[in-house]
Amino acid sequence: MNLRELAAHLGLSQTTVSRALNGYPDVAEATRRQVMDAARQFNYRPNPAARRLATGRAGTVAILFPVERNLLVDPHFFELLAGLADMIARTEMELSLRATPPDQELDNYRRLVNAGRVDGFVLSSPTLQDPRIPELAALGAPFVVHGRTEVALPYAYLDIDNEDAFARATALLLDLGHVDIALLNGDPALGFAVDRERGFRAALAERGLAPFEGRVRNAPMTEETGYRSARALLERPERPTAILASSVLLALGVYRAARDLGLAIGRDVSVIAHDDALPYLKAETFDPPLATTLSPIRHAGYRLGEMLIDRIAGVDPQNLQEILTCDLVFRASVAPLRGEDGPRRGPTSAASRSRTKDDPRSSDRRPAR
Amino acid sequence: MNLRELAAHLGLSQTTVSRALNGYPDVAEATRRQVMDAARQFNYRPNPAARRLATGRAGTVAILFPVERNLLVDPHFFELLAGLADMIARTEMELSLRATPPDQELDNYRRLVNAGRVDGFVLSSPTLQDPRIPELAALGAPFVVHGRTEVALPYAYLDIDNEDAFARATALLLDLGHVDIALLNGDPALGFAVDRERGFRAALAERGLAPFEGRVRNAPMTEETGYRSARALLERPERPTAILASSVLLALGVYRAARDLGLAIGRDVSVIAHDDALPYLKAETFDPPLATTLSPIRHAGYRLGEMLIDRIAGVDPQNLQEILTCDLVFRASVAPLRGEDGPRRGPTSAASRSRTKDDPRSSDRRPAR
DNA sequence: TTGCGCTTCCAAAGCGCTTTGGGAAAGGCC
DNA sequence: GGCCTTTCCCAAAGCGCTTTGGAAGCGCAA
Repeated sequence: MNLRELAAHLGLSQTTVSRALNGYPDVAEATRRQVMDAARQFNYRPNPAARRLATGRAGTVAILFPVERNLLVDPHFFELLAGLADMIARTEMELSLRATPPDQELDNYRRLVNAGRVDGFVLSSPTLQDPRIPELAALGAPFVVHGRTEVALPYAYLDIDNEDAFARATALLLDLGHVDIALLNGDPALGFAVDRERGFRAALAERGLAPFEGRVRNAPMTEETGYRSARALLERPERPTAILASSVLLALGVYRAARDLGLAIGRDVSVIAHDDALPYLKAETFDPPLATTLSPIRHAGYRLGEMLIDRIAGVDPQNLQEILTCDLVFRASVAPLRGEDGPRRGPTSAASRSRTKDDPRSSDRRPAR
Repeated sequence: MNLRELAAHLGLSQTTVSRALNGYPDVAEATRRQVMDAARQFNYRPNPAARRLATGRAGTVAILFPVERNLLVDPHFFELLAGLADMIARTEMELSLRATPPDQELDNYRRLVNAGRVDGFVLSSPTLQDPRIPELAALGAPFVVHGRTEVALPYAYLDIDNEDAFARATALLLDLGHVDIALLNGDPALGFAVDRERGFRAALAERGLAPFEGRVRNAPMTEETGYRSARALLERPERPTAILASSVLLALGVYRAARDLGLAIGRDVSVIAHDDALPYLKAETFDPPLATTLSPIRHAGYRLGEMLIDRIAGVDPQNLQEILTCDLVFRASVAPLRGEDGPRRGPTSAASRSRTKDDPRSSDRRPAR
């Protein structure tokens, strides 16, 4: 069933049917209802190719990613994509996934925009001075960024409050008596790492403290680097008593290092990690359960989709800037600093651990400030 | 620059230019060359929407995935996608990523085909009696399957030789003196798990052996289940001396369990895992390095893209059925069964470990049969 | 010379939609 | 009643491509 047939069946012109369907004003309400009903009845769906050709709009949003292996070290990307795809599927739009050789990335953006093949983009993993932002802004193409940068242009973004999350996590550890806290962070070229370190330092500074020597480490966020960094930190006698990790995968490495060294997570070293809620690596199933700053990345993908649709519809980027607050989920990987008089369990760990099983997000939250 | 302008510039009709560009026969070679040159010079690219409208072909291949969280437990999916996107990007086609509510999955396939919005599909994670296969076959839509099923229809697929890989891995362990070998496998509703178990049992049977009681375990392939299964197996005195794991993530759990129990991987328990070459979880960086049956899943995605393009072009599905052989990469997580006379390192482990760092794929391969 | 078959090209008709530029009918105002 | 809006609808012109159905030109055989 196409528009012509539908119009013929209704005894109306294609124009009127088209306008009725697309919400134009100059159609009588009664007519519009008729048209809508008929469209539903015949399960009419406008041919997207025809629509594209006629409107010049592509009906497509795209996400480009470099084929280079290194940049795909990120298991978070797919979760973001899943949320985005979920949202886009609820619209008439399509989500196009495009691989690009890294050296042709900007070219590809340009080409896609100029050829009118894509209406908008999601930019993920932006660097602090991400060249894609000025490029797309100059092209006049709508886009939304997952994360913030230092680019001085108005652009739409969705980010989590990394600084606040890590400040709160740090403050919690300080409240529990920890002083020597380490930070295992990601590549500082990516904005979130900078923000997290800032939050970490700020919380320390608020109590007149600063990180001890060598306590801030930057590296790719893999299990392996988590292990190595933690091992390097923990095997010396003047070891930190708490570790903040930028990802659950890093924390996995920390757990392994601690076990190797005969240290008990919680009792001997407290750990808090940032949790993007990857479905195949759950902090609550760690042993002991891992305390986290939580912000499901899938939800971010979904929200980015909504924002991009708005952006394409013409909403000012200034009005499309959101910062999500992370939950701080307390679990047994965190305990008060042990006194000198021997092992002593933190008062909260046992209770929180059992509660965690049921609903980590509601019952286990605990404001740290 | 569009076709009309290009034709005008050349002093030819649109028809001729179009035919020249699309390789139709009734164009003089000299003319064709002229057209090609001009097209290159002006960087002419046909408008995909117009082409779609005119031809009825969508110029799009799609991959649908259920939004349900459970089915995205699979970090392999994105790697597959990356390879697929890489291949598709080299064509004029697009890759459309579509989320679908699980209960509307078949409907969505039907709708996309009938509306002519998609030219072909990649089916990933098929079940043994996957209903998508008869559905798409009935619709006459081209598709390729990642993996094999028990569906009795001719369809295009790419699979790895799971049975052979696990048979060879098992045989290697047997050659090294192991007898009590455990298999940590995935959900048996997915075909690869069945094949792997078959290979495992076949290799044992070849020596007149069978798995010991409780040695075959099926569960989702996460670190956590790897840990639990391994722990359950290893903490009893009559423990297996070797473990085959269906994924590197499972093996990570096995390593953790072994450490917890004071067992040394390699010396006390040998481990071989199947490795899909996820870039953020490298078997060669395990400690000790993890022996694997290797088959990069990204490459599978790439190849599936090529096959799908062929399938769309009309190649018979019977001629598009491929089974990739896995490499068996020997590393220090495997050692000969220790005799009763105390600890003794396997003769090969130290050497292979250092070699592994350089080129695990070439120098470390070792036929097991 | 005529007719036939090839090769090479072209005019024009869509593909299914949106959008421009009216136009007829109805209603409001003097 | 005449005129001007407003409301509601429509015919037709594209959007940029492919494809159908010739047609022109040429060589060659009859």
